[in-house]
Amino acid sequence: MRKPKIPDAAIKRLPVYLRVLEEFRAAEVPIVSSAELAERTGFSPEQIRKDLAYFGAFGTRGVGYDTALLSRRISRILGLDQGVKAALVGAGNLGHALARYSLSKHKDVRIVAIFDADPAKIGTEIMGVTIRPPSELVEVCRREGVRIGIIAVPASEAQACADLLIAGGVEAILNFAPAKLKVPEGVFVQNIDLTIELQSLAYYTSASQSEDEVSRAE
Amino acid sequence: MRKPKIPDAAIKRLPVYLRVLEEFRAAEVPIVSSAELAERTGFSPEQIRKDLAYFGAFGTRGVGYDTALLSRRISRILGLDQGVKAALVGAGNLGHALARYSLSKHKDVRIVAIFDADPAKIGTEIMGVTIRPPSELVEVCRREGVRIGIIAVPASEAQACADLLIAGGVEAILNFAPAKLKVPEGVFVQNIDLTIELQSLAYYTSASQSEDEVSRAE
DNA sequence: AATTGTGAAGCATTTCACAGCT
DNA sequence: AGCTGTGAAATGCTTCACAATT
Repeated sequence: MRKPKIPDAAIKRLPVYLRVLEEFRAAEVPIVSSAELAERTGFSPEQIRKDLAYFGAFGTRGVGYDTALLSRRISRILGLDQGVKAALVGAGNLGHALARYSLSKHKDVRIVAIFDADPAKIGTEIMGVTIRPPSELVEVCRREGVRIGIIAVPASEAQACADLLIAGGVEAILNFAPAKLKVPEGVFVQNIDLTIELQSLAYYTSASQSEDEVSRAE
Repeated sequence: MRKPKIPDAAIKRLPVYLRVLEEFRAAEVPIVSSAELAERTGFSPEQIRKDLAYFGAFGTRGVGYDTALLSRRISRILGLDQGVKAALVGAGNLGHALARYSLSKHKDVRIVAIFDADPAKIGTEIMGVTIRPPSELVEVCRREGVRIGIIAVPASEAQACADLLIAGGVEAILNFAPAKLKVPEGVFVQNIDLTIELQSLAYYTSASQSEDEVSRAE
């Protein structure tokens, strides 16, 4: 047995709780109920309680959750309390934007290395991080203890990048390339595919209710 | 009754099928089986058959699916066959990258308008599309028949942008801002939150297995 | 009195297994 | 003979309802 059966969907909600808790903490609210968290996050109070209960009993019955304490606990659960290092591969349009965004906003998940094959880019910096050639990827990731890889290269090169990242010790990959990565057991891949998002969104538009099947009335 | 009960997850797989079908078509493969599609997409053959069956019987028993026909059918289902117009709000780092990416890759979902509040940006172009002020948003979206809105502004402005897009007739929104949008019934919102993705990814890393609970062995 | 934590019920989605076509 | 289309079973996630606790 490997994992204690916690749904991925629950893990994805934890950062939302973290964000809202920080807002409460900034407003100097010491205690919140699951109902208040639900109000702000859009999830149901039961779901929030269940998500938190997967990891232990963090609240006080009849009272609620201590904002500062819960915030720290969630940080710990996600492994953010010590800081996590990430490497970005691909400094094109999207990669560049991601680097600027991430480096300016995130302190807990930090991009410590950027790689790109374009000789014109190698040696230049993005917000203080120097762009290096892929040949250095494995060694730099190993040396720096990089845990997360971000792939922002064309689909044709995505698999090769993933292989390098994994050789460098990366255990989780955020993949923006429109490609299905093959990775060994134990490596987690999260895909974000803009084409899929945009094309599937079209379905929820009246444009998809084709003219010739106007059967189902309102 | 509104929707014929098709899972959102199934809708999200359709663009993947579309992409792989185009690859087969480019390789002049006229017929594919669900097993072959499974091989390339990573989804199971049964799931693929079930997904397609939600919309009708597109295959031939004993044979497989006609690549060209199925590709056209999926395009039609998603509403991509006529082309879908999208508007981007926010031309900062991320918005700019999204615009360049989307305008260069997508023909079926086309960004026809870009809006930003920054006076320095208004009037400039991204790949041939002029950046306009938010004051023109509602009218331009109405006039152009924009169906999809893409929000790439700071969280504090996201709700206001959503309201404008909806006033402009947009029915589906791709939201990159870290904010929970409140939208009327019938408007579909898809969130992509980089912070959530990165922070949740950290969980799948050995960094999250905290030192003090090294109980569960391999 | 109020709110958490949780087994059980309820839904939704995926997988199975096979009948039905070609 | 082979592969699709589909009810039924299995699985996984969410909601419910309430006991436990402060």
